[in-house]
Amino acid sequence: MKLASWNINSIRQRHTHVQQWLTKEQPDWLFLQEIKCQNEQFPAEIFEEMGYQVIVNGQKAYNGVAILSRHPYQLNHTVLPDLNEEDPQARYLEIESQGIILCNLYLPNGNSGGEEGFQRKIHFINTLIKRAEHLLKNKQDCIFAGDFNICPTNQDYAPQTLSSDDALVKSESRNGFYQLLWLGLTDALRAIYPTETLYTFWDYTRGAWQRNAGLRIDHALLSPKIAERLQSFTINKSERDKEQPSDHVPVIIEF
DNA sequence: ATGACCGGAATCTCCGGA
Repeated sequence: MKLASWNINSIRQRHTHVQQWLTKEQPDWLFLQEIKCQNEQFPAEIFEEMGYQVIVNGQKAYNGVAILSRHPYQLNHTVLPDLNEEDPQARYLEIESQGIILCNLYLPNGNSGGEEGFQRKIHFINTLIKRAEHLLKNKQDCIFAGDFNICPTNQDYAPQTLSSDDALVKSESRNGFYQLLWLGLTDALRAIYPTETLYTFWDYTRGAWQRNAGLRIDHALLSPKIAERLQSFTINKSERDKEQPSDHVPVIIEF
């Protein structure tokens, strides 16, 4: 099986990139984040014509997640269960397909909105930990993948790209990521590449791509049985070199 | 010391992104 995740930074700007990439890679599932449109604005037809079912959880202007699936599925959640927010943003999409619970994530960045904005990120992570705990307790095969907006260690961001109090590297954010690992989930990239410096995002500004001033913030966390079956982790860096790219590139796991 | 580069929405400039 092949599962990919890609923060696309507007599906309307980059549906052709996705179409061409799908033709080449043919994943079983593609998780998209930051689609930046409402459900009815998502160009579903072009992907349906390619044999994908399209599940969209969008909102106006910002955020928004979607899953493209080659297989039948059951929709589980469009809001992270127990996330007690009055007006939850479109940052979560959970389905079951081929016997696996597939959770597509777009965590809050946490740098805007002051302390309140940061606490919303921490609340999201804590609620995610509870969801993972629940699924693992029930012995469910599951995958949590997407844009976590967390650099787990200092190796996961290029020197001088972020300050030590940035929400992507703050210990509260990282501790949440570590707690997911301590529950028994496997960081798929580190299972394959324990020590290499690898990034999945390069800022549009400051020549970040040319200087390789990147971040590793797009992750895939696997439940134990899936982790045992893990065969590869691929970062499609070449997408960052294309015309009008997203600032994130696709990441792919095979198992 | 500061801005840079994007997309979206609502204007003739802003906010969020990471």
